[in-house]
Amino acid sequence: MSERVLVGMSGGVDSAAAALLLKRAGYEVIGVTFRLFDGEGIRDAASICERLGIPHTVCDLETCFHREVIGRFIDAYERGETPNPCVTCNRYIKFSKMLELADSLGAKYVATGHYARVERAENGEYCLRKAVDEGKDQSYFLYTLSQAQLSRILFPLGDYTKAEVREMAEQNGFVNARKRDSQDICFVRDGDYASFIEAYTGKVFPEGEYIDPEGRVLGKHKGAIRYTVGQRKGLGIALGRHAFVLEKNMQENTVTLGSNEDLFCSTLTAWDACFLSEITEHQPRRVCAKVRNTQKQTPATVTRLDGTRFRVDFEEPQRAVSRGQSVVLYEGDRVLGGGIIE
RNA sequence: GGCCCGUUGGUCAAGAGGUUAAGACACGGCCCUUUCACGGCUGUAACAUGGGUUCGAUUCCCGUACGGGUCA
Repeated sequence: MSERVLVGMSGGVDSAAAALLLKRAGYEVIGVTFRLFDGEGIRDAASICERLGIPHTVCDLETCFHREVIGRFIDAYERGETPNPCVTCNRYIKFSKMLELADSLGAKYVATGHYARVERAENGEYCLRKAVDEGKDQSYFLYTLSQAQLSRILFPLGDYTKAEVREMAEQNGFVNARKRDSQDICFVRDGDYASFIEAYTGKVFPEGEYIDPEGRVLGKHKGAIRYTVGQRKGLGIALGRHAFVLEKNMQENTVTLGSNEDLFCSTLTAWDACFLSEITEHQPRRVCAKVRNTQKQTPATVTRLDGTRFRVDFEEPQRAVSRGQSVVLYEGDRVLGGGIIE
């Protein structure tokens, strides 16, 4: 009697390969595609399922997606933060909704095409680990998963490289074998998230002043939501040297610019903590951490402040720590948890 | 109004009677990237205007326009 698994299929190669691997492994596979904002990918996902001979279902979550992901995304920008919508989507949409659906379909597991691994330690704890293909590792985006969720999640691609996945898709004649990897914010088609927010909310985020750390006016910015800490390109101001965004002040509608060296700091606090393994309160612990997905993890000490907040002290100062982004804690290749930088 | 100085790419800014007219910053494209960014590669772009002098002027001279200074 094979076990039933629900695979989230976006229409891309990765989730298609995930479904293929699960089928090969003997699971009873059901494909599901969430309709989140534009329905793109549904056709390709259906095509793959047909080819694999597995059922495919579509689940309309547009309303939910707008509320949970786009809503939070916009609120964060209005507060002057730089949100990571992929983290919230995984948390509030993908995994929570897939598990709900799995329950109603009598499926024990859910799976996706994420590059990450789940393993069970001797003590029974589930570990979220980095993917074998370090270059494609997506564990950073998954730190919000709980033990209960991990116990039911499969990441079939965790031991494969992207090249192998492409190859697999090619060999199996998948329509999306050569489809470009997804990138940018999925619901912002042209990449211009600021214009998206203005169109979506009907609000206008007015021009304001660029200032230096001493408060001297340097020029005019195009609306504070268009910038994030550490940004250099797109500032449209020529100072004769590279200028970077140091901070933004939504109340004053100012954006502070300075040099790259001004961007480094070695401590941060985070809220909305999610821990996959026990991190004892008030007991500092040596870990590695990263403040952005594409950065390499670096030694730090984490200290829990209370139930939802913690502090991270880095050994080496980190560049462009930005409010709203996630800090994720690692021990080796294992994800310990994370939170949102405040 | 008189006299003096200045006017080079989007910005700042070198420079010389014959140069591919520097450089920095900005900007574009590509790459990287399931976030925003960073980063890498690469590219576009200028001598205010009219008339002289000269074999040749963006560079010298004269006028015009626009800035700044100064004198009643």
